[in-house]
Amino acid sequence: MFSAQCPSRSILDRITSRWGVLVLAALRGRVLRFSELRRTVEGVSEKMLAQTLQTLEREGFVRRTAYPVVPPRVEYALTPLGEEAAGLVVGFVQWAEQKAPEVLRARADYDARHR
Amino acid sequence: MFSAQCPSRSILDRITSRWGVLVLAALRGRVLRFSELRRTVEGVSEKMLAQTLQTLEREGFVRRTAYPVVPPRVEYALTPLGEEAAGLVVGFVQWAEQKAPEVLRARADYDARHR
DNA sequence: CGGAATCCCTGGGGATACTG
DNA sequence: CAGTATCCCCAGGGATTCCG
Repeated sequence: MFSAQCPSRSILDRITSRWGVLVLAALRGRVLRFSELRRTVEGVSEKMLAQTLQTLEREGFVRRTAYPVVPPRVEYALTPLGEEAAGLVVGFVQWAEQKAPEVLRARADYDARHR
Repeated sequence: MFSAQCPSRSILDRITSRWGVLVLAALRGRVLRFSELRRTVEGVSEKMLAQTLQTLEREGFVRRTAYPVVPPRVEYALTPLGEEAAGLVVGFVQWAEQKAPEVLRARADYDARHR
């Protein structure tokens, strides 16, 4: 079907990465500045936010717009492709949230049987 | 929406992990033994396969059946929940494969502009 | 404000060898 | 055959500092 190192695998990795998911979700349908993203995506370090945004921009999911003013003003938004990806990710998350009780039960079960 | 450390996040992590994706895809609609999985999922080490299967079983995605014979015979199959997860994952992969050209173009573009 | 650069450290994951 | 146990390594990610 597809192996561990092929284009689509790397695309998945970006999208489903720890911060990639959160950034995509945060940018759905709106435009945010760097510091706004930093506040919205709780727990992200500056380094990882910058890195994540760069990667997402490179993959064509995020559009970065820098205004030549001082102090600097940079805005981030999703491209159409990015909106699509974000939609998929959010769908996935909602599925996971819906199934969370079932998974937690399975875990408790497993732990009880394998103690 | 959801933060970096919450139940649904950990569920996502399992499913979208490097080998989690491949194992789920491999088990879709069929039953495989350990060594069959090892051959199907190219490049996986024994350790990672065992670890991945354990985790997926604990989350309730995989059902493990051991037959008390010698030599040992162990079969792995997806639970209904696992089939659902596998379906989502495969959908995701197909989307990624379909969009791969677009992403590759975006990358080339980005690299050209940022030298 | 929006990053880039640096240092540091942890744990995910590979290779190998051994066991029931 | 189906794993467990052990060792080892390095890339991913945090904290901090500096720059335009």
